[in-house]
Amino acid sequence: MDAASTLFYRDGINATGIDRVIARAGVAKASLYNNFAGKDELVAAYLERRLARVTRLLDEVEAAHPASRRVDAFLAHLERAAQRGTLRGCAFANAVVEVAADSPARAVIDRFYQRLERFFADALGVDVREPGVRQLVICYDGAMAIAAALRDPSVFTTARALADTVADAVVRGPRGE
Amino acid sequence: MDAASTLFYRDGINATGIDRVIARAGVAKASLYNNFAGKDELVAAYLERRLARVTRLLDEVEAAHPASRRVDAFLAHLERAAQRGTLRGCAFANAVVEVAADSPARAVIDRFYQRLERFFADALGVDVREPGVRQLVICYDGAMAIAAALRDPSVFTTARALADTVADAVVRGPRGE
DNA sequence: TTCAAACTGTACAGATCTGTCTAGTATAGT
DNA sequence: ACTATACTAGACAGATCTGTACAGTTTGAA
Repeated sequence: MDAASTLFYRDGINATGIDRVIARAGVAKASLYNNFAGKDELVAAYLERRLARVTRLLDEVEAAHPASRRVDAFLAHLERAAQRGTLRGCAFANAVVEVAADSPARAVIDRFYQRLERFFADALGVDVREPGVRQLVICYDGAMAIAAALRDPSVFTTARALADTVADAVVRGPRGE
Repeated sequence: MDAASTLFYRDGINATGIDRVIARAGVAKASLYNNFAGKDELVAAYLERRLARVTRLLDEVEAAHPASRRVDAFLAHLERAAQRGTLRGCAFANAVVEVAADSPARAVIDRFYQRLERFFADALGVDVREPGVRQLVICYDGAMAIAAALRDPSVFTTARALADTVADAVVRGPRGE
Protein backbone atom coordinates (compact mmCIF):
# COMPACT_ATOMS: atom_id res chain seq x y z
CA MET A 1 0.00 0.00 0.00
CA ASP A 2 2.90 2.25 -0.52
CA ALA A 3 1.43 3.18 -3.89
CA ALA A 4 -1.85 4.00 -2.16
CA SER A 5 -0.19 7.00 -0.60
CA THR A 6 -0.80 8.51 -4.02
CA LEU A 7 -4.54 8.34 -3.48
CA PHE A 8 -4.51 9.85 -0.01
CA TYR A 9 -2.45 12.76 -1.23
CA ARG A 10 -4.16 13.32 -4.57
CA ASP A 11 -7.80 12.78 -3.61
CA GLY A 12 -7.73 13.43 0.12
CA ILE A 13 -7.82 11.03 3.04
CA ASN A 14 -11.55 10.99 3.76
CA ALA A 15 -12.44 10.87 0.08
CA THR A 16 -10.34 7.74 -0.43
CA GLY A 17 -11.95 4.50 0.70
CA ILE A 18 -10.19 1.32 1.63
CA ASP A 19 -11.69 -0.41 -1.39
CA ARG A 20 -10.10 2.03 -3.79
CA VAL A 21 -6.77 1.61 -2.07
CA ILE A 22 -6.73 -2.16 -2.39
CA ALA A 23 -8.02 -2.00 -5.97
CA ARG A 24 -5.13 0.23 -6.99
CA ALA A 25 -2.60 -1.79 -5.04
CA GLY A 26 -3.89 -5.04 -6.56
CA VAL A 27 -4.18 -6.61 -3.16
CA ALA A 28 -6.85 -8.31 -1.08
CA LYS A 29 -8.52 -6.50 1.77
CA ALA A 30 -7.47 -9.09 4.31
CA SER A 31 -3.83 -8.55 3.38
CA LEU A 32 -4.16 -4.88 4.14
CA TYR A 33 -5.69 -5.55 7.53
CA ASN A 34 -2.96 -8.07 8.29
CA ASN A 35 -0.40 -5.31 7.89
CA PHE A 36 -2.31 -2.38 9.37
CA ALA A 37 -4.70 -2.44 12.29
CA GLY A 38 -7.04 0.00 10.59
CA LYS A 39 -7.32 3.02 8.39
CA ASP A 40 -5.87 5.27 11.07
CA GLU A 41 -2.63 3.33 10.99
CA LEU A 42 -2.66 3.24 7.21
CA VAL A 43 -2.92 7.00 7.21
CA ALA A 44 -0.08 7.22 9.71
CA ALA A 45 1.99 4.95 7.48
CA TYR A 46 1.16 7.14 4.50
CA LEU A 47 2.40 10.22 6.35
CA GLU A 48 5.45 8.28 7.47
CA ARG A 49 6.25 7.70 3.80
CA ARG A 50 5.78 11.36 3.01
CA LEU A 51 7.98 12.27 5.95
CA ALA A 52 10.73 9.93 4.76
CA ARG A 53 10.44 11.43 1.30
CA VAL A 54 10.66 15.05 2.40
CA THR A 55 13.44 14.18 4.84
CA ARG A 56 15.41 12.67 1.95
CA LEU A 57 14.79 15.81 -0.09
CA LEU A 58 15.96 18.09 2.71
CA ASP A 59 19.04 15.95 3.24
CA GLU A 60 19.87 16.20 -0.45
CA VAL A 61 19.41 19.95 -0.45
CA GLU A 62 21.64 20.24 2.59
CA ALA A 63 24.31 18.15 0.90
CA ALA A 64 24.15 20.00 -2.42
CA HIS A 65 23.95 23.63 -1.36
CA PRO A 66 25.66 25.95 1.11
CA ALA A 67 23.45 27.09 3.96
CA SER A 68 22.59 30.41 2.38
CA ARG A 69 21.13 28.77 -0.74
CA ARG A 70 19.20 25.92 0.83
CA VAL A 71 15.87 27.62 1.48
CA ASP A 72 15.72 28.91 -2.07
CA ALA A 73 16.66 25.51 -3.48
CA PHE A 74 13.93 23.85 -1.43
CA LEU A 75 11.27 26.32 -2.54
CA ALA A 76 12.48 26.06 -6.12
CA HIS A 77 11.98 22.32 -5.92
CA LEU A 78 8.40 22.84 -4.74
CA GLU A 79 7.86 25.35 -7.50
CA ARG A 80 8.85 22.78 -10.12
CA ALA A 81 6.51 20.25 -8.53
CA ALA A 82 3.71 22.81 -8.67
CA GLN A 83 4.43 23.48 -12.34
CA ARG A 84 4.21 19.77 -13.00
CA GLY A 85 0.75 19.91 -11.40
CA THR A 86 1.57 17.23 -8.83
CA LEU A 87 1.13 19.50 -5.85
CA ARG A 88 -2.04 19.34 -3.78
CA GLY A 89 -0.88 21.31 -0.77
CA CYS A 90 1.21 20.11 2.14
CA ALA A 91 0.32 16.51 2.98
CA PHE A 92 0.76 17.22 6.67
CA ALA A 93 -1.23 20.44 6.81
CA ASN A 94 -3.97 18.68 4.84
CA ALA A 95 -3.90 15.78 7.28
CA VAL A 96 -4.42 18.20 10.18
CA VAL A 97 -7.73 19.15 8.57
CA GLU A 98 -8.81 15.60 7.78
CA VAL A 99 -7.80 13.36 10.67
CA ALA A 100 -9.15 13.28 14.21
CA ALA A 101 -7.23 14.99 16.99
CA ASP A 102 -6.28 11.67 18.62
CA SER A 103 -5.17 9.92 15.44
CA PRO A 104 -1.73 8.27 15.40
CA ALA A 105 -1.05 10.51 12.41
CA ARG A 106 -0.62 13.49 14.71
CA ALA A 107 2.73 12.29 15.98
CA VAL A 108 4.04 12.05 12.42
CA ILE A 109 2.78 15.55 11.67
CA ASP A 110 4.64 16.92 14.69
CA ARG A 111 7.83 15.20 13.57
CA PHE A 112 7.48 16.76 10.13
CA TYR A 113 7.34 20.26 11.54
CA GLN A 114 10.29 19.55 13.79
CA ARG A 115 12.33 18.39 10.83
CA LEU A 116 11.29 21.42 8.82
CA GLU A 117 12.25 23.80 11.62
CA ARG A 118 15.62 22.12 11.95
CA PHE A 119 16.21 22.52 8.21
CA PHE A 120 15.40 26.22 8.30
CA ALA A 121 17.42 26.78 11.46
CA ASP A 122 20.48 25.15 9.92
CA ALA A 123 20.02 27.13 6.73
CA LEU A 124 19.85 30.40 8.67
CA GLY A 125 22.61 29.31 11.01
CA VAL A 126 20.56 30.07 14.10
CA ASP A 127 18.84 28.22 16.93
CA VAL A 128 15.45 26.70 16.12
CA ARG A 129 13.85 29.05 18.64
CA GLU A 130 14.81 32.13 16.66
CA PRO A 131 11.71 33.81 15.18
CA GLY A 132 13.17 33.68 11.67
CA VAL A 133 12.85 29.90 11.68
CA ARG A 134 9.16 29.98 12.42
CA GLN A 135 8.75 32.72 9.83
CA LEU A 136 10.13 30.45 7.16
CA VAL A 137 7.75 27.71 8.24
CA ILE A 138 4.92 30.22 7.85
CA CYS A 139 6.29 31.07 4.43
CA TYR A 140 6.38 27.41 3.43
CA ASP A 141 2.92 26.52 4.72
CA GLY A 142 1.34 29.66 3.33
CA ALA A 143 2.80 29.08 -0.11
CA MET A 144 1.62 25.47 -0.13
CA ALA A 145 -1.88 26.42 0.97
CA ILE A 146 -2.23 29.15 -1.63
CA ALA A 147 -0.76 27.02 -4.40
CA ALA A 148 -3.46 24.46 -3.62
CA ALA A 149 -6.28 26.99 -3.27
CA LEU A 150 -5.50 29.12 -6.28
CA ARG A 151 -3.74 26.46 -8.36
CA ASP A 152 -1.09 29.02 -9.14
CA PRO A 153 2.55 27.83 -9.14
CA SER A 154 3.78 31.42 -9.33
CA VAL A 155 3.12 31.80 -5.62
CA PHE A 156 6.45 30.09 -5.05
CA THR A 157 8.29 32.84 -6.86
CA THR A 158 6.72 35.24 -4.39
CA ALA A 159 7.50 32.90 -1.50
CA ARG A 160 11.16 32.74 -2.52
CA ALA A 161 11.36 36.51 -2.42
CA LEU A 162 9.69 36.50 0.98
CA ALA A 163 12.11 33.91 2.30
CA ASP A 164 14.96 36.04 1.01
CA THR A 165 13.61 39.00 2.92
CA VAL A 166 13.40 36.92 6.08
CA ALA A 167 16.96 35.67 5.69
CA ASP A 168 18.19 39.21 5.13
CA ALA A 169 16.40 40.41 8.24
CA VAL A 170 17.93 37.59 10.28
CA VAL A 171 21.53 38.21 9.24
CA ARG A 172 21.13 41.97 9.67
CA GLY A 173 19.58 41.62 13.09
CA PRO A 174 15.96 42.10 14.10
CA ARG A 175 16.26 45.89 14.12
CA GLY A 176 17.57 46.07 10.58
CA GLU A 177 21.29 46.89 10.90
CA MET B 1 -28.77 26.46 8.94
CA ASP B 2 -26.71 29.33 10.15
CA ALA B 3 -25.71 27.90 13.51
CA ALA B 4 -24.53 24.72 11.77
CA SER B 5 -21.63 26.66 10.34
CA THR B 6 -20.16 26.11 13.79
CA LEU B 7 -20.02 22.38 13.17
CA PHE B 8 -18.45 22.60 9.72
CA TYR B 9 -15.73 24.85 11.03
CA ARG B 10 -15.11 23.14 14.34
CA ASP B 11 -15.33 19.48 13.31
CA GLY B 12 -14.63 19.67 9.60
CA ILE B 13 -16.96 19.44 6.63
CA ASN B 14 -16.70 15.74 5.85
CA ALA B 15 -16.80 14.77 9.50
CA THR B 16 -20.09 16.61 10.01
CA GLY B 17 -23.16 14.76 8.78
CA ILE B 18 -26.48 16.31 7.84
CA ASP B 19 -28.14 14.59 10.79
CA ARG B 20 -25.85 16.33 13.26
CA VAL B 21 -26.51 19.66 11.61
CA ILE B 22 -30.28 19.39 11.87
CA ALA B 23 -30.08 18.06 15.42
CA ARG B 24 -28.09 21.09 16.53
CA ALA B 25 -30.29 23.48 14.58
CA GLY B 26 -33.45 21.88 16.02
CA VAL B 27 -34.94 21.55 12.59
CA ALA B 28 -36.38 18.81 10.42
CA LYS B 29 -34.39 17.33 7.58
CA ALA B 30 -37.04 18.25 5.01
CA SER B 31 -36.80 21.89 6.05
CA LEU B 32 -33.12 21.87 5.35
CA TYR B 33 -33.59 20.36 1.90
CA ASN B 34 -36.31 22.90 1.15
CA ASN B 35 -33.78 25.67 1.65
CA PHE B 36 -30.69 24.01 0.18
CA ALA B 37 -30.50 21.70 -2.79
CA GLY B 38 -27.92 19.50 -1.11
CA LYS B 39 -24.93 19.40 1.13
CA ASP B 40 -22.74 21.09 -1.46
CA GLU B 41 -24.92 24.16 -1.37
CA LEU B 42 -25.09 24.05 2.40
CA VAL B 43 -21.30 24.08 2.47
CA ALA B 44 -21.26 26.98 0.04
CA ALA B 45 -23.74 28.84 2.26
CA TYR B 46 -21.53 28.13 5.26
CA LEU B 47 -18.55 29.63 3.49
CA GLU B 48 -20.70 32.54 2.39
CA ARG B 49 -21.40 33.23 6.06
CA ARG B 50 -17.73 33.03 6.91
CA LEU B 51 -16.94 35.36 4.02
CA ALA B 52 -19.52 37.89 5.22
CA ARG B 53 -18.05 37.65 8.69
CA VAL B 54 -14.44 38.17 7.68
CA THR B 55 -15.49 40.92 5.28
CA ARG B 56 -17.18 42.71 8.16
CA LEU B 57 -14.05 42.30 10.25
CA LEU B 58 -11.83 43.69 7.51
CA ASP B 59 -14.19 46.62 7.01
CA GLU B 60 -14.07 47.38 10.70
CA VAL B 61 -10.30 47.20 10.76
CA GLU B 62 -10.13 49.53 7.76
CA ALA B 63 -12.46 52.00 9.48
CA ALA B 64 -10.66 51.91 12.81
CA HIS B 65 -6.99 52.01 11.83
CA PRO B 66 -4.79 53.92 9.42
CA ALA B 67 -3.43 51.88 6.54
CA SER B 68 -0.07 51.26 8.17
CA ARG B 69 -1.65 49.63 11.24
CA ARG B 70 -4.30 47.50 9.58
CA VAL B 71 -2.32 44.34 8.91
CA ASP B 72 -1.09 44.20 12.48
CA ALA B 73 -4.58 44.85 13.83
CA PHE B 74 -5.97 42.05 11.71
CA LEU B 75 -3.33 39.56 12.82
CA ALA B 76 -3.74 40.69 16.41
CA HIS B 77 -7.43 39.89 16.14
CA LEU B 78 -6.60 36.40 14.89
CA GLU B 79 -4.11 36.01 17.71
CA ARG B 80 -6.78 36.75 20.29
CA ALA B 81 -9.11 34.24 18.62
CA ALA B 82 -6.34 31.65 18.76
CA GLN B 83 -5.77 32.35 22.45
CA ARG B 84 -9.47 31.82 23.04
CA GLY B 85 -9.02 28.41 21.39
CA THR B 86 -11.72 29.08 18.79
CA LEU B 87 -9.37 28.87 15.84
CA ARG B 88 -9.25 25.74 13.71
CA GLY B 89 -7.35 27.09 10.74
CA CYS B 90 -8.65 29.14 7.86
CA ALA B 91 -12.16 27.98 6.93
CA PHE B 92 -11.43 28.55 3.26
CA ALA B 93 -8.06 26.83 3.16
CA ASN B 94 -9.63 23.91 5.04
CA ALA B 95 -12.48 23.80 2.54
CA VAL B 96 -9.98 23.51 -0.31
CA VAL B 97 -8.80 20.26 1.26
CA GLU B 98 -12.26 18.89 1.96
CA VAL B 99 -14.53 19.78 -0.95
CA ALA B 100 -14.43 18.48 -4.52
CA ALA B 101 -12.86 20.60 -7.23
CA ASP B 102 -16.21 21.30 -8.91
CA SER B 103 -18.08 22.23 -5.74
CA PRO B 104 -20.01 25.52 -5.67
CA ALA B 105 -17.89 26.33 -2.62
CA ARG B 106 -14.91 27.02 -4.88
CA ALA B 107 -16.35 30.31 -6.10
CA VAL B 108 -16.75 31.53 -2.53
CA ILE B 109 -13.18 30.54 -1.74
CA ASP B 110 -11.91 32.55 -4.69
CA ARG B 111 -13.88 35.58 -3.57
CA PHE B 112 -12.37 35.29 -0.10
CA TYR B 113 -8.85 35.43 -1.44
CA GLN B 114 -9.74 38.37 -3.66
CA ARG B 115 -11.11 40.25 -0.67
CA LEU B 116 -8.03 39.41 1.37
CA GLU B 117 -5.70 40.61 -1.36
CA ARG B 118 -7.62 43.84 -1.66
CA PHE B 119 -7.33 44.39 2.09
CA PHE B 120 -3.58 43.87 2.05
CA ALA B 121 -3.12 45.99 -1.07
CA ASP B 122 -5.02 48.88 0.50
CA ALA B 123 -3.08 48.52 3.71
CA LEU B 124 0.23 48.63 1.84
CA GLY B 125 -1.01 51.35 -0.47
CA VAL B 126 -0.03 49.43 -3.58
CA ASP B 127 -1.68 47.62 -6.47
CA VAL B 128 -2.97 44.11 -5.77
CA ARG B 129 -0.47 42.73 -8.25
CA GLU B 130 2.51 43.91 -6.20
CA PRO B 131 4.39 40.91 -4.75
CA GLY B 132 4.09 42.29 -1.22
CA VAL B 133 0.35 41.68 -1.30
CA ARG B 134 0.73 38.01 -2.12
CA GLN B 135 3.45 37.78 0.52
CA LEU B 136 1.03 38.95 3.16
CA VAL B 137 -1.49 36.36 2.00
CA ILE B 138 1.22 33.73 2.39
CA CYS B 139 1.91 35.11 5.84
CA TYR B 140 -1.77 34.88 6.78
CA ASP B 141 -2.36 31.39 5.43
CA GLY B 142 0.87 30.05 6.84
CA ALA B 143 0.13 31.39 10.29
CA MET B 144 -3.38 29.93 10.23
CA ALA B 145 -2.14 26.53 9.08
CA ILE B 146 0.57 26.36 11.73
CA ALA B 147 -1.71 27.60 14.48
CA ALA B 148 -4.05 24.73 13.60
CA ALA B 149 -1.31 22.12 13.26
CA LEU B 150 0.73 23.01 16.32
CA ARG B 151 -2.09 24.53 18.39
CA ASP B 152 0.24 27.35 19.27
CA PRO B 153 -1.23 30.88 19.29
CA SER B 154 2.24 32.37 19.58
CA VAL B 155 2.72 31.81 15.87
CA PHE B 156 0.75 35.01 15.32
CA THR B 157 3.33 37.04 17.20
CA THR B 158 5.89 35.69 14.75
CA ALA B 159 3.54 36.34 11.84
CA ARG B 160 3.07 39.95 12.91
CA ALA B 161 6.82 40.46 12.90
CA LEU B 162 7.01 38.85 9.47
CA ALA B 163 4.24 41.08 8.14
CA ASP B 164 6.13 44.06 9.52
CA THR B 165 9.22 42.98 7.64
CA VAL B 166 7.21 42.67 4.43
CA ALA B 167 5.69 46.11 4.86
CA ASP B 168 9.13 47.60 5.52
CA ALA B 169 10.51 45.96 2.40
CA VAL B 170 7.61 47.32 0.34
CA VAL B 171 7.95 50.91 1.47
CA ARG B 172 11.74 50.83 1.10
CA GLY B 173 11.53 49.30 -2.35
CA PRO B 174 12.33 45.75 -3.43
CA ARG B 175 16.09 46.35 -3.34
CA GLY B 176 16.15 47.61 0.22
CA GLU B 177 16.64 51.41 -0.13
C1' DT C 1 -62.78 30.49 9.71
C1' DT C 2 -60.45 28.72 5.97
C1' DC C 3 -56.79 27.53 3.34
C1' DA C 4 -52.17 27.24 1.62
C1' DA C 5 -47.60 27.15 2.74
C1' DA C 6 -44.14 25.62 5.46
C1' DC C 7 -42.87 23.06 9.09
C1' DT C 8 -42.24 18.47 11.99
C1' DG C 9 -40.89 13.64 13.05
C1' DT C 10 -39.89 9.51 11.22
C1' DA C 11 -39.24 5.99 8.14
C1' DC C 12 -36.81 4.45 4.32
C1' DA C 13 -34.09 3.80 -0.09
C1' DG C 14 -29.67 3.55 -1.84
C1' DA C 15 -24.95 4.23 -1.54
C1' DT C 16 -20.59 3.91 0.74
C1' DC C 17 -17.39 2.90 4.19
C1' DT C 18 -14.76 0.19 7.72
C1' DG C 19 -13.68 -4.04 9.29
C1' DT C 20 -14.54 -9.30 9.76
C1' DC C 21 -14.99 -13.74 8.09
C1' DT C 22 -14.75 -17.79 5.16
C1' DA C 23 -12.85 -20.77 1.97
C1' DG C 24 -9.59 -21.82 -1.14
C1' DT C 25 -4.65 -21.14 -3.10
C1' DA C 26 0.17 -20.07 -3.53
C1' DT C 27 4.71 -20.13 -1.28
C1' DA C 28 8.58 -21.27 1.32
C1' DG C 29 11.15 -23.70 4.83
C1' DT C 30 12.22 -28.21 6.77
C1' DA D 1 6.03 -34.43 1.05
C1' DC D 2 4.36 -31.82 4.95
C1' DT D 3 3.18 -27.79 7.26
C1' DA D 4 2.95 -23.02 8.66
C1' DT D 5 2.32 -18.73 6.82
C1' DA D 6 0.58 -15.43 3.93
C1' DC D 7 -2.00 -14.56 0.25
C1' DT D 8 -6.46 -14.32 -2.77
C1' DA D 9 -11.51 -13.13 -3.95
C1' DG D 10 -15.53 -12.14 -2.26
C1' DA D 11 -19.47 -12.21 0.83
C1' DC D 12 -21.12 -10.02 4.70
C1' DA D 13 -22.25 -7.32 9.07
C1' DG D 14 -22.88 -3.00 10.93
C1' DA D 15 -22.55 1.72 10.80
C1' DT D 16 -23.15 6.12 8.58
C1' DC D 17 -24.29 9.23 5.11
C1' DT D 18 -27.17 11.76 1.60
C1' DG D 19 -31.46 12.54 -0.01
C1' DT D 20 -36.67 11.41 -0.53
C1' DA D 21 -41.33 10.29 0.93
C1' DC D 22 -45.22 10.57 3.82
C1' DA D 23 -48.52 11.84 7.07
C1' DG D 24 -49.64 15.02 10.40
C1' DT D 25 -49.20 19.75 12.62
C1' DT D 26 -48.24 24.52 13.16
C1' DT D 27 -48.55 29.17 11.28
C1' DG D 28 -50.14 33.20 9.18
C1' DA D 29 -52.79 35.88 6.09
C1' DA D 30 -57.06 36.79 3.67
